[in-house]
Amino acid sequence: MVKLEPLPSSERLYIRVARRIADLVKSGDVKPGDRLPSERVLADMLQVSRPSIREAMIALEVSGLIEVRTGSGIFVTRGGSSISTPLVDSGIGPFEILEMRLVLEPEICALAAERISDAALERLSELFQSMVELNGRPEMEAIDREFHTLIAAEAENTAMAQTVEWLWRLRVQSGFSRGYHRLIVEEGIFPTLEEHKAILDALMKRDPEAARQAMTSHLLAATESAARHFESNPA
Amino acid sequence: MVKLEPLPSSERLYIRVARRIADLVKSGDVKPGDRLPSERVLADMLQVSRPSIREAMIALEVSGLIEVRTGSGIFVTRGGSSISTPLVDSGIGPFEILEMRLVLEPEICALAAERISDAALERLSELFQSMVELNGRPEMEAIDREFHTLIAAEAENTAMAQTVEWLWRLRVQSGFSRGYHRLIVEEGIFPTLEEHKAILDALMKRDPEAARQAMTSHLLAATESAARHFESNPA
DNA sequence: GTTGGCAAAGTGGCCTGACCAATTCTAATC
DNA sequence: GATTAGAATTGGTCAGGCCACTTTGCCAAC
Repeated sequence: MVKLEPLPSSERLYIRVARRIADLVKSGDVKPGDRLPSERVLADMLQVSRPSIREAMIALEVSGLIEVRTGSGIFVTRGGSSISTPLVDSGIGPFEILEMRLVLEPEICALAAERISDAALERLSELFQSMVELNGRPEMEAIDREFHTLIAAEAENTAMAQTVEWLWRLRVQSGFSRGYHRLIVEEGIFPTLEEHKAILDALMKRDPEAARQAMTSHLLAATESAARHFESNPA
Repeated sequence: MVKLEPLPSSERLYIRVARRIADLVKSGDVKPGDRLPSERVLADMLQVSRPSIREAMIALEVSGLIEVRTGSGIFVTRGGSSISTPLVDSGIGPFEILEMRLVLEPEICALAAERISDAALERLSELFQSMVELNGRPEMEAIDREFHTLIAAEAENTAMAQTVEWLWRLRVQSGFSRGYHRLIVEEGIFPTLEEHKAILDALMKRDPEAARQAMTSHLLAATESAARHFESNPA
């Protein structure tokens, strides 16, 4: 029994189209933020029908590579493809996310301490300042997110960076965010600020061990805080 | 600046359809392996056109929730939705994958040591036996994969389990696998076997510390081995 | 000249209806 | 009962059309 592979020829059309478009992006012919030709033009160029183009675009959209703006056009996402934003509920809860972050982020932080750029350190300082000024208002979560994802990016490991971003998307989706602001109010802003300050300091000193330690403390505190929160606010 | 949210004005139709279908699966009305109604029937039921159904199906397919078989029907994937298989090349390389695994899997293994079921231990033993018998043939990579993903599943953290599966998909996709068999031949099968045996033993003793240690050793060895490989076979 | 509004052009969103190709089912045939 | 040829079903793709939203640019009013 020989088991031949089925000729690489025709995969489904939308996949071939999607790959062609993805290649355009990867090769740099179109850059993040650019607008792609209209669906009608693409259909004409690739000699396929518009529905096929649309299907390919939806596949790329779900993959996070492009963004479709009604009436305006199709644009290449800034930040490139990542782990796809869940179209369906992942069923992953806040504590699973925290447990995983507790494993991953301290190491990421340690790596980042060795690899981080001066520009990134600058940006982290700005973010920290914003945290101080916002002092617990809802916008703080976005700042928090950028703080952590930036550190992940500076670890110079794409797999890790994408995973951290994925975890934040899951968090937003999992309804954890709904209680975030309230949590901050209940617990007070200062512990959180101090924890972030410790992380920032360790990174500035480019001290991996201290960075790992600071991140661990931060996430442990977050876990405890979340535990208290969910105790008194059962989902 | 008040920042009003855009009115829950209807999302794009294919997304609403996809969500409805996804709910069917999540609620258990249709189970993994089941066939969905045909596109024409779905269109009729949901009162939308067939193209819209198709777009939704493509979104769900990319998300890994369903599988489309031409001429046969649309089936719910076994194993539920996971991090989707990248339609576009992620650009994540073998060493990034290994670096991340080195962070993640030892902890997963330690958690698994405390949480693993007897059935899973049984299965791991079988897998190890298969490894011994296959003795370096190409099929071994699939066994290796199941070995690691099963352990991840037993850590009882969905986020971690999905990430480990994602990393394996990336590995296959990144062309690392192409050199795998050759690597085994070059390095010999025995080191790999011994490493897996150590992991298995630690899990059976339900000893978290030993499990962590064994997994770390295994992945360090894999990293070194890969380094030698890529040295002599520049990509 | 600047500003304001309005219309036309361009774009994606969605639909109808049709034909093709692969698969599966059915029933006639041996 | 097993085989097989044809019919029915299913996804794959196309063509063309209409609608709603955005953008653009012209033109009038200031």
